[in-house]
Amino acid sequence: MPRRRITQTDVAAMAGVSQATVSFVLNGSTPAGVRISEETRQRVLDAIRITGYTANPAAQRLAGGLAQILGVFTYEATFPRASRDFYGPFLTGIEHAAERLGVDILLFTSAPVADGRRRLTRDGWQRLGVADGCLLLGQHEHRGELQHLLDTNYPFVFIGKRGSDGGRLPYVGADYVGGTVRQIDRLVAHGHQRIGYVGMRGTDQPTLDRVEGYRDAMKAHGLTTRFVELEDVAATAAEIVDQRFTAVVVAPENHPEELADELERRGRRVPDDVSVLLLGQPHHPRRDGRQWSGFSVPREEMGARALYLLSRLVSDDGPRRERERERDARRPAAVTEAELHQILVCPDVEGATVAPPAGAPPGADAP
Amino acid sequence: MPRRRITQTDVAAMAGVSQATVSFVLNGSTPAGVRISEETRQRVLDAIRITGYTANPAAQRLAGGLAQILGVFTYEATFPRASRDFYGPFLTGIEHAAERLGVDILLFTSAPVADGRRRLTRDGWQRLGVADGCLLLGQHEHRGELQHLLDTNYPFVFIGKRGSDGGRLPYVGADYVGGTVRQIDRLVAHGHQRIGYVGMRGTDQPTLDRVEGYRDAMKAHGLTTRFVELEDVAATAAEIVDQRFTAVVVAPENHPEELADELERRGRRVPDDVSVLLLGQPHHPRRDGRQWSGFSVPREEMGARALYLLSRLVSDDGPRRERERERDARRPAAVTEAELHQILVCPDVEGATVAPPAGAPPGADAP
DNA sequence: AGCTGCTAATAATGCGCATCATCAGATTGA
DNA sequence: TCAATCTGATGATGCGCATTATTAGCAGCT
Repeated sequence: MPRRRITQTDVAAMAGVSQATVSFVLNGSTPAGVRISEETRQRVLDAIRITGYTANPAAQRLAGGLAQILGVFTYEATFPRASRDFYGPFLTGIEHAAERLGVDILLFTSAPVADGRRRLTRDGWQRLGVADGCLLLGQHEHRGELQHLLDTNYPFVFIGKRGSDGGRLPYVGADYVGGTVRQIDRLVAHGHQRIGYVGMRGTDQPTLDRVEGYRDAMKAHGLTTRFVELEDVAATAAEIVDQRFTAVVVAPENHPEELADELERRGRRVPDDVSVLLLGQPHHPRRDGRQWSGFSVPREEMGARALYLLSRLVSDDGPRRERERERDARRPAAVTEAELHQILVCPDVEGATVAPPAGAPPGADAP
Repeated sequence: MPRRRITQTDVAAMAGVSQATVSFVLNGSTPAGVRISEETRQRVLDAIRITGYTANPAAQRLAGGLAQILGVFTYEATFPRASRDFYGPFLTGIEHAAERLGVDILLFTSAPVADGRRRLTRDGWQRLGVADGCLLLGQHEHRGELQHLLDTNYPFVFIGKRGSDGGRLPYVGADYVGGTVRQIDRLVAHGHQRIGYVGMRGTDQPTLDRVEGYRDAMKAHGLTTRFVELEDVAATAAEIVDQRFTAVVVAPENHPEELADELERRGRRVPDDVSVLLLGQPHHPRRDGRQWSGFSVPREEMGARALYLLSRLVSDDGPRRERERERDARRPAAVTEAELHQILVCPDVEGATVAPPAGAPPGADAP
């Protein structure tokens, strides 16, 4: 039959001390000036060993304030059925950080995904409260919901840059601008002049940043920006040929593999005739195993950094700090502005899809 | 500024009722003969809506209620860094089920993965208590830990068949035996006689079940069982050629792709000269895109079914039911034995790696 | 003896919630 | 008219723990 759990009180009884003493021994630190003699300490530890006592986490949390649980809210299904999982690398990083922090991760799956996106409905958002704080992943966030989070001072961190709200939203993002700039630099160093940008217009942050990087870099090199924005991959390939581009930078969602196929079909080989640089992670690995040149997004690190940041925000807002602050109002905020908005470098990927333009002087090969 | 959590007491104050009343309204059922008028009920619900109240799961658990949180414990890292994610499909199914049940999923990431496997240490296993129940994934479970779970009557469900404990462990598994038998049947129907089994010996359940299926099916057809168990893929291929097998069944962890390569190198083509059937999910997609013949493991469904089962166990074992049972000892267990051990069918995959044996009469092609 | 200072421990409190025992008031029955 | 019943709600309690406030005991000093 269900054995009753061993509690601190049981341990205390066996050791001939009070429950409080057991708690002190277990926590080591004694906030007030409480002291425990080495002898008593050993008696308690022995009793713990004999009884096999283990703390009840629910009670610990109730008493302590923090649950040691951090939430993860994804605006789309976390584990999508069809496509390659987008969240996977982030979660890997998050899991790793969670281990190090000793916290558990709560996935908010109770809010249903409707229409491909998960809404932070009243019920859904209320459940956020079960975690000490929350990570937010995905593009399709909802303004009103965010406002609510800000208003209630609920600790959260976005994964992915959020430029829209005047710096009020904490995030850990990737440097798409810088990454894109470096790709252009690379091409120019190889001797390329006619460099096109292939990608659909969009208002999402990565797209805006890629375009910004492209514009800035081209301008800095005194080159003309040329955008190719076509629904059809075949048409895009045709346009590239028509415009006699020697290189293009492509957003990963623009089917680079198919694009390369179409180019080959038109007698242009990659990278011999046209260099193709990918501005971010490819959605699928290449058929022939050779990698795309371009830059990669440090998704695992983003996940980990975001969780660390969240953890800091939480403990700053936590009950202990709360009390400390009441006593000493001058205490500065522990989390600095710089920490609140982190942009991580996107490392270059050497890859196999970049080469000097056809007919370039041999010297241009070695930048 | 300080964001104190909204509690039932706050809600009660706003609605002009007692905390107990709020609790009753929230829980719907009223264990004792307590009644709440519709009007009061609405006032409370309004106050909840306005304040955005959320129950504190720790307190709920401590007080003996349900937190609507189900845990997922994986014996290996949930999101592995390098290899293809093994847990992915399971989690997809789990997430889907969680949505339908309206529960959140707690990943027990606080227990660190040491040596490739996560231990349900003293501390770790404590933390299970936050969730109402828990799903267990992975091969490397630890006996003592499981015993502890059983002793304390904590609700849990294994994903993957567990034959070892005399039917005391609830699980949702896959029918490797039946799947393997059907593969042999398939081959025999095609006219194959010399059918080898390629795979390393092991004590894990899938391996035991594959071997059992192979043995039973070969025996039923009056054929001789032949095992190939070699570390080296090349040696395995050589053995297959030597033994003049016309077909082999292979466990997915035995590098079937490399095996096929080695066979080709020795002048045996798949499937023209040797049919190869895979006993489970391939670890990697095939290079040429054509699928392995064999059977697949319904991992998503396993995840979903396991979560549903766990949900049932939880509500059966919940504090409410507990008390009901005390009053009426004759009440039958709500979860039947059959539900406790579910074996799901592994659907055949047609694939492109099976054919009649070379030199077989044409009629044998159409079973 | 009276006081201070120090060590070692305990009693008491509250975290937020579910639940049991109880109670006030309204309605009914005889 | 007064007890019996029913309705609608409240107060009190405890879950197991962390933490604060308090006490008991004792040595050293004046």
